Amino acid sequence: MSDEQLLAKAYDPADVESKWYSFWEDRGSFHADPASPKQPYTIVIPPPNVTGILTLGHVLNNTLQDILIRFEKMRGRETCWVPGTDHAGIATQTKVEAALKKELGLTRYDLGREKFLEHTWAWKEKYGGAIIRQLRTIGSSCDWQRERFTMDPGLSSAVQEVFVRLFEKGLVYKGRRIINWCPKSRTAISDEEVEYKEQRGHLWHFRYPYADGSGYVVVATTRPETMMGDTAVAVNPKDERYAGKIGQKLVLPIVGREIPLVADDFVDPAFGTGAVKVTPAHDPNDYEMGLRHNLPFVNIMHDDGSMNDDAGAEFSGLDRFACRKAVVARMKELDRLEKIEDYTHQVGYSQRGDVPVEPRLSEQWFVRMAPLAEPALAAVNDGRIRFYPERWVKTYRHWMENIKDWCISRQLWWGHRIPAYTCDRCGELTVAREAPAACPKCGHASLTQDPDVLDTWFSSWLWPFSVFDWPRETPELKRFFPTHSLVTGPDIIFFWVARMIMASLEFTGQIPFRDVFFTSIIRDDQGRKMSKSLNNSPDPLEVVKTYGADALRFTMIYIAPVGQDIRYSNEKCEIGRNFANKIWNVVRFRLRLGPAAANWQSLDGLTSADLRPDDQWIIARLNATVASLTAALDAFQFNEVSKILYEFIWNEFCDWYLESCKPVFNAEKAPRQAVVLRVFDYCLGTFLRLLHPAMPFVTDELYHQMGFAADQESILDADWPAPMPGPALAGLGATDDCVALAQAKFELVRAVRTLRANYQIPTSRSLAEIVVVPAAAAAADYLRRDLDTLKAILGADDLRIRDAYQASGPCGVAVGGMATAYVPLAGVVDLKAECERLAKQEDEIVKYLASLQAKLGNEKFVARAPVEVVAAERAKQAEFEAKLARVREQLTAFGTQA
RNA sequence: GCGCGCAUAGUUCAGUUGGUUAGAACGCUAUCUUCACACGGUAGAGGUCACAGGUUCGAAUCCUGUUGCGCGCACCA
Repeated sequence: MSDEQLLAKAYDPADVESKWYSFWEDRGSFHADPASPKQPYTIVIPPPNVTGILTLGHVLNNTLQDILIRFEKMRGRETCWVPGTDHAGIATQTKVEAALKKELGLTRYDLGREKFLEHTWAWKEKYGGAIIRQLRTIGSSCDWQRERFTMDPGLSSAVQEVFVRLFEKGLVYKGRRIINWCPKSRTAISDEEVEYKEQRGHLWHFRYPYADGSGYVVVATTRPETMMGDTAVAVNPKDERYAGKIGQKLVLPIVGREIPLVADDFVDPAFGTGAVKVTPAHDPNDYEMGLRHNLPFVNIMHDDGSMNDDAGAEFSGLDRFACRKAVVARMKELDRLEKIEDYTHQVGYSQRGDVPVEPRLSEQWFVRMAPLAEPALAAVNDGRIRFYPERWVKTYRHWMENIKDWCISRQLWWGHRIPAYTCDRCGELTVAREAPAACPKCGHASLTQDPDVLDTWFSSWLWPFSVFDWPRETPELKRFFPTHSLVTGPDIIFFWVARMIMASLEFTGQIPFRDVFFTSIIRDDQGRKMSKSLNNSPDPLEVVKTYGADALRFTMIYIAPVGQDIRYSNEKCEIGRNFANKIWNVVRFRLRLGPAAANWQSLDGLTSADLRPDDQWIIARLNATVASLTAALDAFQFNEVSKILYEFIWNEFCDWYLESCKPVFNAEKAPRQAVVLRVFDYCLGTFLRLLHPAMPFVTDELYHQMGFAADQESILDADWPAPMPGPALAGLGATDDCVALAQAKFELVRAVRTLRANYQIPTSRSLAEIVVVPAAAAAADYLRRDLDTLKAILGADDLRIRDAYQASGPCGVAVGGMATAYVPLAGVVDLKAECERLAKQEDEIVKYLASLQAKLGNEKFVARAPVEVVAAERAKQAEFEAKLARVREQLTAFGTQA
């Protein structure tokens, strides 16, 4: 073998990875054909925010999807992975406004709606979708020809269609309500977009005097700044402290307005002072009370959270938090401040704006959710849709059963504009797919479209079918919808997963997907959430540069516990890097011996007689690996997938099989060489295919290096390995028995190695002679079948199998379950140390036998445990009794020598 | 308050329907640069499976309770 044909000593992923991705993409490996006769398998990507960049969360999420897609593709399905992004209304608009301010010093109002949208589209084309390009670096096999954006014409018309249909069904309505308002983004948001944070604040106790001068009522509030909007004070009707006072007038301090004392069951007499100031325009509960008691609704704030003129000249223009301070100061001055208590409570924050939400009374559009929730709940309850891990079903159920209407209008410009039109003359509201030419009621030709846009999730919830151009009956829609697997984070179970199920059932009558896999949340190695402020979120592209994409992918699934948070650190990627290097070196080793065996694809034609015990063992293990890996993939057990792959190639193939092959390969033209090479290549070819979904780059590279695929082919086109049928395995002698015998042999080898280690005899130094005395005839037969390999693995110049052995001189003894190995070591062996070691081993066996005896001596165990279990315990007892006898025999022998 | 989850080796975690002498990776100790790999090999130390009960012939595994930690939902100003 000439030097230039050798692989580099260590695997360097950089070149390999860039080469293969463009190879796959150029040859259209990822493109799905709706006309294909193959059974389809579809995944739609959870569309990332168009302004976003790749995070480790995306890496995990998309690695899992890619594993599924590649696995199913190799398994023979027509796979379709639809990528794309969503328009992220608030985030994008905010970003573009910031850029506009910075570059041109302009606001969106300076540009006007139309110009601003043009500007935003231009920005999107230029900077948007970076994340989609980045996905390629981790190997995502998306069908890029099908990339979609939620504001594409097709998807936009789906949004219009849905809005109109829901309106016509009475499931979309416009209403004046208290909604969650983000003063920073100046838009309504949905309940789901509010995050509650615990906050240390105060409970201010204010004295509100009776109008008749007969004293005062003390109210407690966390929000003094809203008091200018108070239109009542409420107490519990059963509260005796206020008996007879209901209906009396109080004078609102500072403002001077007279407000009534009302009785309402909502008020908890035990909390605070038992009296609540009622601000119907600024609190959801107060709003309800306001309705019940016919109170006025006084809005005292602008949409940016600053105070308006109705708050009074003193406060007008102040920000709400500045106003809070000012109100407290003023109340103190007026001697209306009774006391201030420390108070820790939950404050709702706008997820996007990260500022406290302001409950705001305004007119918005809502979706009536209860009718949609019912079938969506049923689809999960009856198992048509399955969640992994299953426990998320409970969360889903709870939300569905307590569902509230969804506020879908947003006071933004970037998004799908609401297709509702108001007649400029008669005020009639028309909802239509096309802008009406004239008012259907009065015939007036001038109508004004609702200025608001729809929540981004109102387009995302249609994603599984809108990407296929629903409501048009496209071939893609017919072929690839319903989709199969959804891989997403549990944090958007309500935002997205639940709503997709509702939308899909409502509009297509079908479930959107069969299986939902919820990924782990990624934290840093101290368990903290990744965040910009902590600067603890590594850039995946840097990680790929350092370790390789395969390494990152493999590490992710290796460290991802099922259904729990991942603790990630860059150093952990060494797991994947080392793993890739290990496999690289297997191929490097193999290629030194020449090209792949011509008939590597199968073991057809071979029989038990052609194979060494170790060949049979690795075939059996490979076969078990094929079966368990396939099962793990089917069950979405990705962590298990990584462990199975790792265990097989490292601990079985490299540690034992490859070592076992060395003596055969090193021998001059050993007759077995061809067969062993074929088995070796068969295992390697099979393994590379099994590994491909997890580590696509290095596997395709090595598959080609081995010559398993032609230049223009990809491992991705290869068939997924199928387990061999039982009779075929039996014919090759790859049986459970052969596995058990091999394991016993390995135990014996380890025992000899322990001896070497004890006497510090390096592997490089061969032992002159080893004598093995098998414990039984079967063991003797087994060992005699391949003495050469055993000799080489033990590092012995001479290896003899004997029925009995009496060492003539100082001798190390390794007692295994299968046999005892004698290693004559004149001048090295320390008799005392040997005795101590054997005595320790004796102790261990005695202890173990005692535990077995305790079990087997228990009549109830023997009577009630399954027969196989009892039989297994008996077999162990027999085995260890025999082993104990041999250890004791040896101790005796040493005793007489001493 | 309601719901969910977690607690196993120094660390991070496996442990599938109860039955293996409780495993792996990293770290640690010793040793080896032998011609696949030091991103490696070999050997070794290290755990009363949070605690208390219970079910069972048998519990890390199932049940109940306790403690600690995390998450979600809902909140009384």
